[in-house]
Amino acid sequence: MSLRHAVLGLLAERPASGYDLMKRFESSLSNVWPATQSQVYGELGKLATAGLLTVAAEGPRGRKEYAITEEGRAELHHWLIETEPERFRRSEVLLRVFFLGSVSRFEAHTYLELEAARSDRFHEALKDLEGSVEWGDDQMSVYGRLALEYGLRQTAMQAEWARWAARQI
Amino acid sequence: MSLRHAVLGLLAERPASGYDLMKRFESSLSNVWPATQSQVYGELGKLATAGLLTVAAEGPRGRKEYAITEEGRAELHHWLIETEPERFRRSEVLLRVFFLGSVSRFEAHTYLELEAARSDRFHEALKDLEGSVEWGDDQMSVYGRLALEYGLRQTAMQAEWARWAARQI
DNA sequence: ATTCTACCTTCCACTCTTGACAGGTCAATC
DNA sequence: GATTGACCTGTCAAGAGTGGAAGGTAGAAT
Repeated sequence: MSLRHAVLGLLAERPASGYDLMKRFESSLSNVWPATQSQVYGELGKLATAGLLTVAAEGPRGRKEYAITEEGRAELHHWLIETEPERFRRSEVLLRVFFLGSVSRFEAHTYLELEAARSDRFHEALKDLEGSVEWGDDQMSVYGRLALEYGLRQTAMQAEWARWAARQI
Repeated sequence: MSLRHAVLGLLAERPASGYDLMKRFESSLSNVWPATQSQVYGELGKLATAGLLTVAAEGPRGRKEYAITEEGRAELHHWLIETEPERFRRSEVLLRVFFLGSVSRFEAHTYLELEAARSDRFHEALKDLEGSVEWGDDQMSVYGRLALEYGLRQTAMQAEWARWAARQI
């Protein structure tokens, strides 16, 4: 249900075509809410039909620029403020932990150490990202930075936990 | 693709019926990999057809007790040791952060404080769970505890982050 | 003897997600 | 003038997950 709101949220900043949105999904949102082309275009159609978006302009190459409507803004605001986010859901990493009893202790230990190393790598990748992005004063910069900090803390926590867990076995 | 392995993992410990599995999905796995009845029964059928499970016994009320086969164990081991877990999943909480720029600063601040409170509540709920479970020496106890500790660290981190983020605005 | 509760499976209709295929056009470069 | 590459939209099949309805049986309690 959240792809709908992701699209609304991106269009709330400024109008864009499906193609533009895809690029933003691939860059800033890829780690938070990935989406494919077919999903984005499909959702744009549905949202336009529902009146939460309109085709503001048509450009070359059949480009359709979508803009959010007042109704769309109201829906976005409602979702953001008046509904509770789904708490944390599926985690393949944790699922595996539950079944570590079905392999040898050595293998379990190795798995957790590997997991720690993977978390470290991801942590470094995020740090690199932080260094490479041009942070401005726009909406995406300010709040994107908060999200990035979350990622940094998350990966650090994961690495620590995995090392701790490996020691427990 | 992981529901398949969740079912295999549970059956690796001991044979069970679909009904039994559902209870274990509802209790221990609910926070890590939720599944509905229709999914579980469907997957059992597919896995049996594929030869990774067999119907070990039939009981009263049409009960079918499934047991994992050697082939199933091999697949579970392969998944656990030789494949990489999906790293980052979707996070509705973070998605919202990206769009906090479309509401007032006050609302954004309130949202983050609320998020901190929600994380605290979840943290406490996990602590209660930890206190109420009878921890034994079995597979699920040992490794379930590792997963629980992850949850505790995760919720603590979330609360800290949300308070920090609220201060940034 | 009846009723209740827990046990147990199957099916269906829907949405969300993935991955690919298919096509067309503008603008600049060689 | 031809090629290339970025731009741009659309559709389809299949899998994964959600939610609920439907239906039947064994055993325990009243």
